[in-house]
Amino acid sequence: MDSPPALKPLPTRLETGDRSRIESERYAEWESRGLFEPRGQGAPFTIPIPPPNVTGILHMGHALNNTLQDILIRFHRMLGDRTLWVPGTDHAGIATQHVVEEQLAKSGVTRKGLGRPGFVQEVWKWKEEYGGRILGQLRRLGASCDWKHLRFTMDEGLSRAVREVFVRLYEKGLIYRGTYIVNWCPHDQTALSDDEVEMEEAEGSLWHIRYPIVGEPGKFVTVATTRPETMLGDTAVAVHPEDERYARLHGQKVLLPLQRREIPVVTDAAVDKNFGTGAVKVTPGHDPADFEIGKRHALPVVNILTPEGTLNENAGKFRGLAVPAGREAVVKALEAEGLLERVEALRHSVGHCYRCHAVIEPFVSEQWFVRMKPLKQAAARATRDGLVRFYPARWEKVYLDWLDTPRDWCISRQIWWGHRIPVWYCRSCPKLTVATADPDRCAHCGSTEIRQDEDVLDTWFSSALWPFSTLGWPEKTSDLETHYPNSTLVTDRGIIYFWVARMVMMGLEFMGRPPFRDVVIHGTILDAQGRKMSKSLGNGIDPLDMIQQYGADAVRFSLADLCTEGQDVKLAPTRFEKGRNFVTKIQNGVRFALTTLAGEEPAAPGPPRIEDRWILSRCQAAAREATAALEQYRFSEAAGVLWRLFWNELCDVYLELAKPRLREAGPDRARARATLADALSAALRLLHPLLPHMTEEWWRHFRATPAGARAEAASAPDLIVAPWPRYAAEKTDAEAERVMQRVLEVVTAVRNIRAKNTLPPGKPVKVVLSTTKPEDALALEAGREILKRLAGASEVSAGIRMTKPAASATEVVGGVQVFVPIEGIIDRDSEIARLKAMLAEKRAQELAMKRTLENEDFLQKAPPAVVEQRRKALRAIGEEIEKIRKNLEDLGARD
RNA sequence: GGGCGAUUAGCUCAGUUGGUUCAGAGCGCUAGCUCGACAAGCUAGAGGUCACAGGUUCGAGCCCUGUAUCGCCCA
Repeated sequence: MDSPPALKPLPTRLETGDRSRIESERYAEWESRGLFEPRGQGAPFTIPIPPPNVTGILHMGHALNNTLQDILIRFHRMLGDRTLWVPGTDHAGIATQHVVEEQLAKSGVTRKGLGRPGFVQEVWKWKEEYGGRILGQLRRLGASCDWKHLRFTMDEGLSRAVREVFVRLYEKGLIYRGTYIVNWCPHDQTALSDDEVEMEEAEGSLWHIRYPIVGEPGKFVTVATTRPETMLGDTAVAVHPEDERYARLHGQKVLLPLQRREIPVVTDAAVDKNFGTGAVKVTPGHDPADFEIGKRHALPVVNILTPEGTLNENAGKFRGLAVPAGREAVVKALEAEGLLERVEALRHSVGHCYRCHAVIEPFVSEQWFVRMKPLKQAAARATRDGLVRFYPARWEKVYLDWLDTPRDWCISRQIWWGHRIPVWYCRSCPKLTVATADPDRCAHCGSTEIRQDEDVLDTWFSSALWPFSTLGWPEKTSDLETHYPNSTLVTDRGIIYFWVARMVMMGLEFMGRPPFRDVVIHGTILDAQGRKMSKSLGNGIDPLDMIQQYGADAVRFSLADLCTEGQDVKLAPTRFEKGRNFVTKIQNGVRFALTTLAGEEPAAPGPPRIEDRWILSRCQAAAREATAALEQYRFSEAAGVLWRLFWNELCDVYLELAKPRLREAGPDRARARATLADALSAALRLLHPLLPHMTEEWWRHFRATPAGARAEAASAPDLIVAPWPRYAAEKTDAEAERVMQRVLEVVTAVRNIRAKNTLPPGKPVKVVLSTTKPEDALALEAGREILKRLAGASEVSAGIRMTKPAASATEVVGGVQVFVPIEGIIDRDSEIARLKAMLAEKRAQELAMKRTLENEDFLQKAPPAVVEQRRKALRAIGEEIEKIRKNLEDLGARD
């Protein structure tokens, strides 16, 4: 026996202490014994973790995301696949820089005061000290990542991959530098990509401003704007070329108020005649649409903002004001000059930084871009060809819509923490040196007077390479050989553009194949009211608190159970009770089973009873259904299947039936023990991906018993790598299932009679079962002991057309009459009421069926099988009605 | 403005190819259970014209059209 000598006894309830001890012991042992590492020669199954920010702490979104990944990994590990779950963290440029700056600020140190090398060193120090927190938290969840493969986006290897990709894309002409209008975050003082701007509706105003027409004193053209301060940078007024109202203005000039600058009136088809007055101010320096108009008309670009978001020298007397103050001052000044025509309220979208939530200012600057069109096209093609599949499929459209937009990707960030752009400028010649290794001289003129670009790359640039950079690319490693393409990506719908699409583009470009086959999109965790969880709302639920309170396995089970296909998950702490209750239930079921499996069994097993055949057949069905559910990423369904197997079938029925059989040694007890052991073996293995810690613990106790050790698969010392129960069609027992179903229906009927007539559960009753169908009679005969046990019957007689005992409570179940003689205590009135209600219901059903069967169209057009089925059903219900009616009569009532 | 999703029991949600063996689960509720695994439990039960209006069909919770309400994404 290779189990540890002293297994601690399993308590009734799992208190916090028991749970955390078991969880940490089991996890530590798996990890120390290398069981998370890829093993065997099976088909590779690989998951790239969505790398959490290195500054991150585990939130509910992570808990859900990683629970699902771990379920898949454990499932495939048990299937015998060569599984690899690559863990890691993301350097999260802007976010991390912030965190460290704030930290330094506490001791009065500033980023600029430290200087770039000093600051970057501080960030590394911070990362080494605190950057692993979330990894420890993933362990508490039970995540079975291969920690030997732990990666960080700024690791040497991954940084090499970033440079390699940059250089190759540059050489291919897919990366370029240019002066364009970009999204500028004045708080973070960096450019952002379009995707990093969150548009939010806000109540604003539409200011109507009069621009005097040059040479026509007293005449104006009125423009409307939501951002009046930008007028300081206007270089034209534009009207639609076919807008008759302004035809006479073509070629004219207007005087820009406050700035006293003459600017032309241009015509451009991009102008919306219906917006505002139909004439618009053109600010190429601070509006993306105006920037395009400006290019078409060769208009000058006037920048009126500093990188900090205050008005600069081009704003004249408004210089030094922040945008909101500048706006106020400009409006006041216009009003003073009588040039503010009117102000109307307007609801409009305002862009905010997705990191710091500051209002984004469009800003012209020199930035690096990725030319997206060819990359996007390739990604879209691969997806349309079915090489990348979304679960649920509807997310594919969302993703393709993004791939079908041609916008380029601004990848340069004006921060210090990140992969520095591998471009060097030369003081002696205008050419650029773009290289994977730091050069010491210009590649073109040989000058040593070169300096590297100051900017770093967008963090998502390195994340896009994650599925292959983590496997060693650009080296040709065996990891890469085996595990690329990855199998499945599991992520939230929120980062389909940021991350999923970009990984596909980069994977295709550099590996020639998409980075993964399946993309599983799960919902977002919301609070009980359906709002996103956020720090500012304070409505977050801390997964670590929940793990502490309910246990990691309970949290995992509950999350999986709530995770229905792609729907968002409304979460309250009480939702974890379901998982906790389930774990407790299993704990107690296992505890009971263990007492019965202990001790040597002298006898050889006798023949299986119907319930033995039944429970093993149910295990087969559960294996089939759970496997199918997990293969199709239907986590909630898998959780439901296993819940029903363990709770409703194994505990409620099988264990109850096994109790009396287990009391006395002999062949029947041996059979019950063997069956229980096999069923438990299957159930524990099926449950392992959902409840890894506890099932592993139970498994140890289980296989330490003599009967457990003889069970299927019990030779596997570690459940984590035990074989997954495979569905075998020949092991299903349709007859046992049919018989048991009928018997259990009768059980419920008898219990119902008990409840309705307030018969105490301990009081034995006689049960007479009468049927017209021989197969039912046989089934009920076979189920006699079951009825005794589960319905508390002292005596069961079953047969064809049995005589009804006097003063019986009655039930009709399918074709079976259930009689429970309860002379003297029968509650006649309630019996009559119950039967009448049932009769009414059955008659309504009968009527509906009759109508259907009288319908000529139905008879002609419905498939014959359906017609026949309906006829049989009608006959059956007619018989039931007749029986109920008779029973009513026997009670002296008329219907 | 465009797209997607949701609307089923008091609450949170399932319902895969349209057929009275699907109208279901958990929680909550009602009644009864301290029968040696389990009160975080056991047994039984009540509770829903499947948002609304049309349509297709022999037949619609499921398919089509429209409406309403809510949510998300994009512009």
